[in-house]
Amino acid sequence: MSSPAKKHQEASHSNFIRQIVEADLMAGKYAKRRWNGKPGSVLSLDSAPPDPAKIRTRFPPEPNGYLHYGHAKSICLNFGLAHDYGGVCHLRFDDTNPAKEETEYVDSIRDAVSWLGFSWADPGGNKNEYYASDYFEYLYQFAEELVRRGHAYVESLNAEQMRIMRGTLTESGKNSPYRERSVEENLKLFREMRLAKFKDGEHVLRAKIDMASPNINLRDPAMYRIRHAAHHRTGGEWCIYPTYDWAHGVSDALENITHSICTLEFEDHRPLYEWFNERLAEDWTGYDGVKRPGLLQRPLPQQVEFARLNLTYVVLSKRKLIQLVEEKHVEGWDDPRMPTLVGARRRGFTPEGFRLFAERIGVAKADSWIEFSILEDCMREHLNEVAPRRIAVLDPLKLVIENYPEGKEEECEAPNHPQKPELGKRKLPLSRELWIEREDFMETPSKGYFRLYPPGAAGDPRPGNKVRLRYGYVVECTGCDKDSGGRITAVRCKYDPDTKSGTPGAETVKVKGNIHWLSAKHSHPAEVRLYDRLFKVPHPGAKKSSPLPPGGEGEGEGDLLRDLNPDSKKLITAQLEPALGEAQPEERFQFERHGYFIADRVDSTPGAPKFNRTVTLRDSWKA
RNA sequence: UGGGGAGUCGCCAAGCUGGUUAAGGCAGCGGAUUUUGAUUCCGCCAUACGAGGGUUCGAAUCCUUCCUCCCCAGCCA
Repeated sequence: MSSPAKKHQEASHSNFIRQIVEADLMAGKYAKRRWNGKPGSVLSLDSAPPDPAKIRTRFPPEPNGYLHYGHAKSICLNFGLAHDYGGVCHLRFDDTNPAKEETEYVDSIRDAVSWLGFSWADPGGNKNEYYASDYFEYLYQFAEELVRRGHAYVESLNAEQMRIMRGTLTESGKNSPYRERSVEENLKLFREMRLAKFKDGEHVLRAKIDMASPNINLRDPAMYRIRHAAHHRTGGEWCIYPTYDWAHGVSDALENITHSICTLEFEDHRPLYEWFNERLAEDWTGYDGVKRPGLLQRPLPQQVEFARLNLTYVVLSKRKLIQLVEEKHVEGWDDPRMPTLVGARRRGFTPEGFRLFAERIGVAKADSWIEFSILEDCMREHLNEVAPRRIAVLDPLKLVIENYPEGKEEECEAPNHPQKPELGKRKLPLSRELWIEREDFMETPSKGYFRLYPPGAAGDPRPGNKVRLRYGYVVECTGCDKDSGGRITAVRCKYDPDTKSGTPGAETVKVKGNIHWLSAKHSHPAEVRLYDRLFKVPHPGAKKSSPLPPGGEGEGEGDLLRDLNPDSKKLITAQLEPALGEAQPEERFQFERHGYFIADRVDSTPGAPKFNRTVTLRDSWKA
């Protein structure tokens, strides 16, 4: 079996959400839904043609911050499912809280999802970009209807009083004295709420469910709160805003969503999600004997919960990320060390790598911690395929070929990719003085070291002191120079003219070591940033030296900072091969024997790219 | 101590409408190729499914008791 075929099998893994979708499809559960390209109630959808989308999912971020690795999992899940089952995935901004949301975030979220390679537009030409705020009028009208049906009331207790009346985890709540207001009074007050007759916090609209429910979410949850604040899209049009619980399910229903996928902490909200939609979808006969039809199309969307991503060596909570940025432990939301998608992009991580990662980690309901190395490995896997090889000497040390004539120059040929000859070759100039990595020479070699070391090292000349200058000649170490402080300033060697790579007889001298180099007079210096993990422990912020994941609260601010990796960023000046001078922003390369690097899209200037290390190569050599 | 979830190899994760020796990936360990100590390739890697009982010819899969972990008392999402 060929390896690509084997790899492909990975993609077809079953998970519980796929099973739900497949069972629903098999049963034809959603086959009769109607859709006319515009979210709406039964009124508009009833006469619409059948929905061409077999399923509809949605990715529903609140535009209050930058997307991170965890969102990538959700995005791949929602868009992947829609793609695999002939459906569509909507991009919906859950913008129900004007105090926290900004247009800037809307733009960055759109960019991030697109960057990951997903599109929310469908073949029928619908953009499918929606906003909860698009539904404010629907939500308001529906809320009035729930008031009329006796399912909601205006609460005049303040937040603190409501909290006390709600009870606790073990004690049931108590009914509010305002719970039995008449429909007329509720309607009047609710309308006045909308008309800005009240100040923030004076009233709230609550669903009338069950104050004694063991599920606290059902103890008359708030549906509307008064907020005299400008909304990023509706401006000053509204002064009452729907809560998540009220808005989310309704938005899903209006958009014909079939599978509303969210994270585990919303499991307790599902009964509420269903209660709201069911109350709206059912027919109702009023006390006046007038029959009022349901407002939402059936079947109603179903909520499905999965475990959110936890990654070792990474924090993903918004609060902690904000702390890192605001306290300047990183250089912004797009710092390559940040687990944000903008950060990942600058770091050089690839959309393909993220999608591979999402497949590899799977989807389940068990809380889990994914090893960070899996993400790195996914990036390596993709980068290995697509990144052209280049030479860079990150920690330059002079190598002088004593028997190579002064002033002489010649060219060596280096393939752009060892497994892909079709990617061509490039020329590398060779001369008497070269740059090599400082770590490719050891005056007293450790056991197993097979790079350069002087004759007689370790008291016993070993054959390993011969090494091939990759794509060039075999060279034998003759010694080294040191300054007065004992620091090595240059390594000396002599070359064997009969061993040039690509010439007959080049293979006659066998060597184990193979090191990269650059002609000193032909290479150029450049800034390279070596990034490493932001945190030095698997569970940043966990209780002192605990080998276990953080459990619950009690992780003070100081604890997180204690775990910061002081070496997460190193600025160096490296020597680069000539071709690298023309690298375009976001161009990715493998610097041979080092890792994958990307020309920074922010700091590079024409002719002077600056490189960020995405991830190192695997290295089984332990010195 | 109320309610809702989850516990299968170091890390993920299939299987869970009971039926030959418990998928697969990652890591790890051997070995082969290799002008990247990279890549690739081959082989190995759970008598075991949180624990104890029980049902059954037969259980990770059903019943039962227990243990552990996660989530919920915002007019956040």
